[in-house]
Amino acid sequence: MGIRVYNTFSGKKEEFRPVNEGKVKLYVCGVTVYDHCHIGHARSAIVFDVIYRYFMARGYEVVFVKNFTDIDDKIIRKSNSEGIPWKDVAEKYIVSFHEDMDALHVLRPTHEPKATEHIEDMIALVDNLINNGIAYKVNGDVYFSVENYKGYGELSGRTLDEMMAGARVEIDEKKRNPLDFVLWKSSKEGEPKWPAPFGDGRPGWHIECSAMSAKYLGLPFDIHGGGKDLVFPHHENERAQTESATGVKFANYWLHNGFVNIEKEKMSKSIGNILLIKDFIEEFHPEVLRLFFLSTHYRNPIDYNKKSIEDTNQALHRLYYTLERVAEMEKQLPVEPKPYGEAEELEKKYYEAMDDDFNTALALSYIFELSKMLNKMLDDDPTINAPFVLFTNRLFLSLANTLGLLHDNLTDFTSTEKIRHLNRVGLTPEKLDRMIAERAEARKNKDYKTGDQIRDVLARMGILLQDSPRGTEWRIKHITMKGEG
RNA sequence: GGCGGCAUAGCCAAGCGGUAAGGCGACGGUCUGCAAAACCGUUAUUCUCCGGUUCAAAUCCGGAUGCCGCCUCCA
Repeated sequence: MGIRVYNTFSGKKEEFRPVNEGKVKLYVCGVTVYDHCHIGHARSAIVFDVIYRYFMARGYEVVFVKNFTDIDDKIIRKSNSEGIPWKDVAEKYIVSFHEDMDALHVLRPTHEPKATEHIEDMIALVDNLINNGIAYKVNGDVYFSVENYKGYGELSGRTLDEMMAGARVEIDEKKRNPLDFVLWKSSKEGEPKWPAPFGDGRPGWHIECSAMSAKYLGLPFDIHGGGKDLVFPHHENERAQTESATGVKFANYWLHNGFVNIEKEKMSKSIGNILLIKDFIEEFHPEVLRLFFLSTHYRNPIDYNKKSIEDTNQALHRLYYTLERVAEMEKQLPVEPKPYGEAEELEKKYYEAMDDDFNTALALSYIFELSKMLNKMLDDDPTINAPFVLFTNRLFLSLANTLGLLHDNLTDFTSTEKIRHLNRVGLTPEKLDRMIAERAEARKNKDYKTGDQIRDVLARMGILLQDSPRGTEWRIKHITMKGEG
């Protein structure tokens, strides 16, 4: 049984059959670099990162292309409002994008082409469309004529008539059909422009993906992905352009991820509830966000809220504790791993879940079961179980890694968490250590009252003291969110 | 107006014809000066409602209700 994917085009799950045996050609629409990325971008990035990792784990050779839209109206607007060259705006946010992706352990794609470095390819495409009578020129702009492509609307599941009936399309005198879209626009004074046989100007939004996907992957390629909102018009238009210009099928499978809502509301500038990745990772471990997204199927909408994030944070800790317990056992009982059938059963189920349209929520349940299995063996009799524990742990880790989880060890994981927390409550590590020492002193004198008072004070700051054989340690109790409304 | 999606325990969430995964929480236990943490165990005779098909339905069909998305820049 192979991998099955839900294809937006057919509206069904289909057996995945690559164009070239053993290879996957994957194109995902990247970001327009005019601002820092928010957690909606993060979901898309993480979803396709997992798909990328999973195909590799299943032995495919993957060519993964994710573009940067580094020239468009929003970038120009930002350039004007901030008084910096548009090129610098783009560069700045590309750097920011990479910082965020690295923090989230999103693997770098094979290629990250920029629109502005492929203007020639776009011009060739547009030229081709004009020569074929599919595109037309009006006052220096070039439009794609949707009536000249009979498959228009197939991807988003609607017909031209239906779309016209919607009548929400803005009327533009220059267009022959209101649904026609711009391939190339003439630049206004002071705007960036490139020379072209059909007039100087700059590319429309959709054409870059048509040009770059064909260039790096060839046609047809296997999978085209992106956020659900891109189905129409972006992907519909890419498909129309490419297939009209080349006469070749564009992409075989279309995958789209669902949206992130915040407290049941759509994230939008007007509501002012956009949460940046940078703000999130200041408060929480980046893997919390990843685990949160993967706990729901990628096509479903997901609601971001404080409780869900805290639940997820707790669940992630659970996984890390297991890792820690095994590490301690291994120090004491260094043995060779021995295959353990029950763990292998779970591994099998994990792959079945992932094969079925990347059902990460189900796959995660097996990772949690592996964690529970490890804990039981450790509680039971580590001396006897050690070889099986090590085997199971290896599986546990590798399956989690395929989802991009458990990259840290527990010590690193908790220490970064703690630094975040102390900053949040305005306490220095020195001051905290002093308070802990005071309490230890009181306890030594059996002055439990004073000791408990100190514990209470700290508890109110979300710091939980834990007395262990190694002395008193602490962990985070409540996590409060910044800017929470 | 057109097209599409979703409704499963206190919360989050899989399952999509064969008799309800997993996580959080809660409760019980082990541990502890008391705790906490950690671990183990328990926690939906039932899947929004009403009909129907079937030996069998959360899963299929028809209808109702309630949410949501897209049709305009958007991950």
